[in-house]
Amino acid sequence: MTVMPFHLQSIALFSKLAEESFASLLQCSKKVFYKKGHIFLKTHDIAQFFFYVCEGWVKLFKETKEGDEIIIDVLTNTHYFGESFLFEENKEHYNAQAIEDLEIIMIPLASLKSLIAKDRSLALNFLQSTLAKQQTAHLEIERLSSQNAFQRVACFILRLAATNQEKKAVVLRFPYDKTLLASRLGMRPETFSRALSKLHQHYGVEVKNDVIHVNNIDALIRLVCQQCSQTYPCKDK
Amino acid sequence: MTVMPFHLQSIALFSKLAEESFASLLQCSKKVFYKKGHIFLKTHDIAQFFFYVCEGWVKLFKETKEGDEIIIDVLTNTHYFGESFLFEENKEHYNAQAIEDLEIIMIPLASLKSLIAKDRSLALNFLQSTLAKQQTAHLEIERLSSQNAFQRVACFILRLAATNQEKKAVVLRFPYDKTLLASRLGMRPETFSRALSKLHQHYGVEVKNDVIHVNNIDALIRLVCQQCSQTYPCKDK
DNA sequence: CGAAACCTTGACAATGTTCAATCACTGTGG
DNA sequence: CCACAGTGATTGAACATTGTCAAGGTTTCG
Repeated sequence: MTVMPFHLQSIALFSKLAEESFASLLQCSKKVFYKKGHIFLKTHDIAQFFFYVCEGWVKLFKETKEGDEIIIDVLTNTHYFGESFLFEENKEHYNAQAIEDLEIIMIPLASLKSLIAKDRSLALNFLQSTLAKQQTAHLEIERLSSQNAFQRVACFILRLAATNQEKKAVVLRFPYDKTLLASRLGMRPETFSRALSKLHQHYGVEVKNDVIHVNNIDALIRLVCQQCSQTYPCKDK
Repeated sequence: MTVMPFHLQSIALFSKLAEESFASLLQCSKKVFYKKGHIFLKTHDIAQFFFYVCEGWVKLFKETKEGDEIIIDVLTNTHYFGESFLFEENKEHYNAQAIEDLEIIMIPLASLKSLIAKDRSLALNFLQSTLAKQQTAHLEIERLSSQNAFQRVACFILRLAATNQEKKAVVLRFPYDKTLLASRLGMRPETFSRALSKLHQHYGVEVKNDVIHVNNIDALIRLVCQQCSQTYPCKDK
């Protein structure tokens, strides 16, 4: 664990804060590095920190009583977590693991909480971000309850593509491994794999390791977006 | 549409506000009644109001391009909606329909927004509630992606029961109709119906219209809660 | 009463999971 | 350098779950 200098000002959540707030935040927060694979938060631990991801990937997960993993979220640059404890009991609800080398800012919850109570802008920033997260969660619920596994995979690829410029064909990369992605999309790895091979056979999508060649975006759009309430390009994550 | 007197003070979201804020809220908000079946919000309308449900039931829903309904949420007493527009584009994302006679408070978004910027307590109340809603949404995602249809039905019944005192057997009621509930749980009405009949045959659950007799809660708990990260009684909605 | 909406059931098709086998890729230690 | 173990990915076959379609029963409400 190494501490490094960093710039809170460039983080949207902390934009437009009073000078004092920055000073106070800078004083109490620290940037740390975790190696790939390291689990740095465990369920039922006392919740002490808010986390902002600078670089790398984090997996948030729980376990069922039978020991199966439940993926809560997978986060990267500019994402944050640990905020629900601002107003709740002080136990962690999930485990957090670095799935790629991780660069992350930790802010003590007590400090953040008192700062939110003092600085109106910070409270409003948090409210805005939380509302945006809520919107994302609702879209995810919508997809899980109305699309089948194949459509969810195609939809995920389209959303990866939607951040790019508008083209007929694009090259993309899966951001993390397929087993995790399958779980995130609510299906077994085998089902995910079969969805990809169906996309290859019928829809001009070629996947080699983590690289995806989409040769005909329109074909995918016709396939998926027709049964959705959103319109391509969907910009949520 | 009839306007009626009402008490904002008793609403958790508006607790601990400054006197001025109350006065301002009371002046701009109004309580209205809608008859069962009435659709009072439509997608793409200009979003003008925040809604707080006093009594009755509301269904929030979208439509796919093919015309199928997607249920966003079903709300009743003390629930609210319309808050995401505090910080977003000003179009409604969904339709709202009274599915039971409805008594609801409407607050102009512009007023609410300026009040939130002024009154710190209001902003904090909103942040707290939004974080709680987010937690609920995450649990819903967890259930949709890790439980099968039968488990989701059993889990729903257990959560209905969890608000009651701890007993071996309880009598419950479905809060709204089964077709809607099925859709809310991400399955077809036929699948829902079959889940109920399986619960009857093997787990001592008797359903007659909207009345549910659960004769052996422990059997259900063993069936469902083992594969979940939560511990009965789960208190979320 | 009669129409409409809701609910249930059966037969069948489509979709998804499980389990086992195999392959590819990676990193380790001899 | 190679052998080997470990992880992740893919595939097939059997099975379980869920959706679809059609028919018929029930409830509600004008």
